[in-house]
Amino acid sequence: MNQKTFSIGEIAEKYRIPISTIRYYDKNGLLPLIKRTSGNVRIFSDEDMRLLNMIECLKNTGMQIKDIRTFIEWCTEGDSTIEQRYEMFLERKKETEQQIAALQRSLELIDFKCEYYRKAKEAGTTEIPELQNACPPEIL
Amino acid sequence: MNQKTFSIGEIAEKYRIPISTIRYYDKNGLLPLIKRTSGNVRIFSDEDMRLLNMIECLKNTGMQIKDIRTFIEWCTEGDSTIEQRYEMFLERKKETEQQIAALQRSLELIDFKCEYYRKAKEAGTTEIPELQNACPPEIL
DNA sequence: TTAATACCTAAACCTTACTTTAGGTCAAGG
DNA sequence: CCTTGACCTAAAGTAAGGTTTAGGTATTAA
Repeated sequence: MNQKTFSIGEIAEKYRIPISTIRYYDKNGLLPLIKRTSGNVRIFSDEDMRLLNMIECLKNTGMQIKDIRTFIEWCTEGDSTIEQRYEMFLERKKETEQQIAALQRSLELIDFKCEYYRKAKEAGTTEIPELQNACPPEIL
Repeated sequence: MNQKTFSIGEIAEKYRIPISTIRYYDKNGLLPLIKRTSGNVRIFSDEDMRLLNMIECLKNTGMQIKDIRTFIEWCTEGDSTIEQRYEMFLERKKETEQQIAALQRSLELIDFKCEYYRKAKEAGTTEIPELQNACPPEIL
């Protein structure tokens, strides 16, 4: 059961990442499993795609490229780095939860502003008592 | 009832932002209300602090400095820009909700990895059936 | 056989958001 | 008076994360 493989162009389309970005990741050690044809062309396997998915996940939580590379190096080193990887994910979990909490706080203020400007739009001005008095954390 | 005012150093401490960053924001038009002493020293009022708070909020949701400046320009232009400001906050709301959703998706994978590595740590290896078979979206 | 595509590399370039540096002002305390 | 600390500016520098460019290779369709 030999798996299906993909070209960099197919991967770029599938993941909606520029080709140049994928090359950049590869160059920076984020895709150590990639094979090449005799003509030096990259061949992506399912495993590379899973890895790309994990990279996207970690990037999304604000992890830097160099730290993602460190993690991937640990993976290729095998069982001796399980502890570090565990700690890394615990830390990532904590950070991600904090980010979600911070975004939810920001969203509250934004929701308030949406209401504020909806009323202002209705009135044609922000100079009405309803808005002046509703004076929450912010003005403007 | 003249309000209390603050020096840049006090603001930096209160908001835990470097002084250089506050100056950078000011230079880039994010703090158009700031007054100065005769000796050219910045004086921060409550209103400047509220504005800083709003800047932090927008920045937190991924808005760029130049777009925050545009918003602040709209604010100083008065009622003629209510519509734009309303649209901006609706857009910000949408984006922020998407970011939260994306982070929650990432968090699911991270939670899975925490469990995965907790078990691996316990077993001393990732080479156990329990982990091989739990084969969720990702490996590594 | 040639021309279009899709791929390759190295290196230069770019943007964003700051930070650092160099040189100067100003008010208060000793 | 003079020094210390907090402030000021303009301009150069930095880090991260790509993107673009220039020049070249390999496969395929006409």
